[in-house]
Amino acid sequence: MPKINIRNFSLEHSLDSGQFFRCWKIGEWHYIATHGIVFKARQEGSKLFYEGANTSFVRNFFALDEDFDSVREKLAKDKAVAEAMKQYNGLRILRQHPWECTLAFICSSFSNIKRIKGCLYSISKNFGRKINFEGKHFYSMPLPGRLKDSGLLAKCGLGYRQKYLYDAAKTIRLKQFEALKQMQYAEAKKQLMDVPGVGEKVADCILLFSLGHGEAFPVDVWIKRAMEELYFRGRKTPEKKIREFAQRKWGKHAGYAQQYLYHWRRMRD
DNA sequence: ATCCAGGAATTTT
DNA sequence: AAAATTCATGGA
Repeated sequence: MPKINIRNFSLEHSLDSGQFFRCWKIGEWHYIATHGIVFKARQEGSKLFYEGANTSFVRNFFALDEDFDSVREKLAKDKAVAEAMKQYNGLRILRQHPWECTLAFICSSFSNIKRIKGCLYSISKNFGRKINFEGKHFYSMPLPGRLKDSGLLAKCGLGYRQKYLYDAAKTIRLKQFEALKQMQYAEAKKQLMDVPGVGEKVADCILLFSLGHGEAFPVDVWIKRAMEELYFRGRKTPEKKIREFAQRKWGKHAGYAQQYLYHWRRMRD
């Protein structure tokens, strides 16, 4: 059984913090569908067992090569984030596939995690490729070119997001994403927001979760709540102010602060 | 039943 | 430029 020695990593916290919607726990194992493949993983203390993908893929997807000490050093100066990091130690920002991530967060708009998972599974089942893994069946997410049957898309329970996704799939070119990784954050975000169904928040999710832009700070209802309580005396504050405050405070690790605070705030409701 | 959900696009002020 | 309104639908 292939194994990786790890530190500062939690499989559960990373998979169950609202950044990724395509994993299922079956028995001891987490089955994960991403980047067009399926693999499984299980953690025992400082050991991560896996099967179905090679070592470099697993290390990359879980960001095991990241300089996590520097993340912690930067974020632990803040009381609230330090507490969240302590409580959810090892939560990492995963490296998703840019198009899969875009699709997922277009579907996430004004929805909830349970429903998002359902929508994505439905899309994968209707449009994706069937993948058999250990006798279980999974489905890959369809590439943009395959999402052209609007009748079938209507059966996926997307509501008004259906049109966004349909139009996004029509306009997106996969090669664009590579350029977006190299670009400055602001320019990449601006270009992403030209995609139908991608506004500020979804753009920040894509930048953070799949394009390596650590300064992205997605502001949703939960992080807005948490930030207002912690840093704005409980006062209603515009998303833009919250985002810029966070990026001044945490710089290139703002995205990590966001993910810890998001998960921490959501868990205490 | 009523309310909310990891918002975006459009219209109005 | 900022604030208000509209947009479908599943789940609690």
